[in-house]
Amino acid sequence: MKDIARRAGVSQATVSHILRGRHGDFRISEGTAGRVLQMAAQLGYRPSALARNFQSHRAFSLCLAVGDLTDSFWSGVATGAQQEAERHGYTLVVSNTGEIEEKERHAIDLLRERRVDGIILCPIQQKPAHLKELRASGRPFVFVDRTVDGFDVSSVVTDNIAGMRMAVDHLVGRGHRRIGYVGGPIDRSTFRDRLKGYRQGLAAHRLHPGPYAVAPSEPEAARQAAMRVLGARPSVTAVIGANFWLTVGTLRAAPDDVVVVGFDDLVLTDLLRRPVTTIVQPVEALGREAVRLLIDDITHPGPPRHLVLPPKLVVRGGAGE
Amino acid sequence: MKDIARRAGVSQATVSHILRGRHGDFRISEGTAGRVLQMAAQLGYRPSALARNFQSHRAFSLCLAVGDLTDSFWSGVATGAQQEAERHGYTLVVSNTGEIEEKERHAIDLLRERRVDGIILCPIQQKPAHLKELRASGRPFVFVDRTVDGFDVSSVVTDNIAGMRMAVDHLVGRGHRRIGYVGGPIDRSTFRDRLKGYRQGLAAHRLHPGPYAVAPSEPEAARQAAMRVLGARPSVTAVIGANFWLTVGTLRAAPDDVVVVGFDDLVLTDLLRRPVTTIVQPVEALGREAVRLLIDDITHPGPPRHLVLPPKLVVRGGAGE
DNA sequence: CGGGCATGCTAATACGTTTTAGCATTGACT
DNA sequence: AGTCAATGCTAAAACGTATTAGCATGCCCG
Repeated sequence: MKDIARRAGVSQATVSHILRGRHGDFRISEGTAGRVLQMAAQLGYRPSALARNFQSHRAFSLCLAVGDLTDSFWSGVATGAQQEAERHGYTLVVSNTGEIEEKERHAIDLLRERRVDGIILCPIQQKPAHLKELRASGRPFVFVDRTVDGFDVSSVVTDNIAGMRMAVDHLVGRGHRRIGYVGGPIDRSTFRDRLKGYRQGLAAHRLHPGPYAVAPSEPEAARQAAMRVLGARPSVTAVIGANFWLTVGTLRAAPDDVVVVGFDDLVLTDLLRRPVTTIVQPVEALGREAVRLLIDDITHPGPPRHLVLPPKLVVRGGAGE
Repeated sequence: MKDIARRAGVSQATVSHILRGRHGDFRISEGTAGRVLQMAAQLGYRPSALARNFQSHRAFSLCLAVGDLTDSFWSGVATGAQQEAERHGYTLVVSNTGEIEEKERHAIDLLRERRVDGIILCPIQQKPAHLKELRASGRPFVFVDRTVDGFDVSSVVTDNIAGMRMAVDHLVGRGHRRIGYVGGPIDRSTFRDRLKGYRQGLAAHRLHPGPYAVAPSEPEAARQAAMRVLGARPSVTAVIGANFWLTVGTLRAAPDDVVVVGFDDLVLTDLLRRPVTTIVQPVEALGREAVRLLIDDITHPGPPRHLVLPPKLVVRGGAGE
């Protein structure tokens, strides 16, 4: 920038003004502006983002801290988030929490060191001590997918209750009366809501809840839980899995004559031994909206906002007889 | 830092030295060091990464620019890369190129603006004009998964030739003599090498190449290509798909009595209508090693290095009769 | 002809670190 | 007493940008 200034015969401040495109606000003649711009182009000038970040106290980057990027749910969220971040001139840093509190902390440290301007966090429940700290520090963050009780922070989640009701409605509409449920630990808001949706759905049809088992989100435990559900009498004609891995476990356990409906989409469904109807979450939109909320909070701090996005029922046959 | 200095009654330079842990190099008494450290803790001092980056001309972050994070191959690479980056105190920025040159350019701009210290790039072949520019700019980058002809840049790739030979060996060992191949466009080094491996494998067994078709890495085109291969006379008893989507297309086209072997792993193989043996790439290692190479190049510039990692054959039955 | 005002620009500072060169003090030794 | 080295620290510059306040100049108007 100094070079440009010297060669264009103006001050460095002027160059800055022109390059920032503010020669409207500041009184700078077209001639000078043109000269400077041309000089800049000629010298192949690239502004130093490092200096700019430093001076503006902003890193222009956001962190997405989620459990497992390998999971198609999170890679979808990441993709949406990345696109939206890029649209706004931000960079997206990914961080794997692996659902481990200590690593979540590490991600948060990024924010506190100012290496990122804000965090999109998929909170690991349990003890939100460091979340309190984080909020106290006044740095922006939003929740995605899950929320934390008693923590009024902006969030973007799927409408889990509605989604699960759709699943139940679908099955009931196909004649099922006895519907089992393989759920996840209810210390996660998602699983709480899905269970609620399941119950509400059944109640709306004046049906009793079917057998219900809980397992951590992991296929083998899920399979065992599904076995318990399937072993219950009177026996079920359909089982719902409350998330991807729970559905996988259920599929592994369920005989062909039991219909399985899953929360979270499966891939390559046409190659599966049987079709599986699923509730699919708007994964990329979750990422996109989380970024929007976060950037909004960074640039115009305000009260927390909560977005609830609708999922979709994708019928793949297999729920009918 | 000024605060600490004032309150501890020392200069700000001293504080810096102590905080950087260099009171070994510089002659600073234990007493002062302790006092400063304690002050820092007490004031909850957090160094500003922004200032540090600025001053050191480094962003301590790397960019991973790949085609599609949603693809399990790339999300695996990203996970490995993220972990390794974190281990070294770097942050990983993701960028989706979507296999579009213009977006690749955008990722490269990140580097040139110094928002990242280096790029891990999965190059989109065609015209490497901007790659030349990039190399000319002297900024570090490495290739992952693919290489570009005549471009001697550090790279980490899977041993595609060996992988494909393993696939052929496996099939031949199971008695197959007529093996078809659904490959990808050979303007990608990966597909070139895999085709080479396929041919070498057959030649090693004194077999003639079977029918061969090329399709872009996309399931419908792949299915059609597979149909052509399957329609050839004399007919094949096995077909190899040269990557994930090509395998998926092949699976969709192939009747049950034709064995399909895939390059790239499939998920949930136990739920598929039939077992599929695959060549699985060391995805996380690709990411990890790429990061290592890149950081190494950043900190100790040297001649390009090329890593070739071995894939694994995962037999899932289904290749036998 | 002087006061006021618009125009076009500049000087200087700040941002928070790291780093280089060097200063003051003390004690040991000749 | 004077020299030398070691010890423990500090002053100051540098990194590249954004910003704030203000300075010249010329013109209009009364």
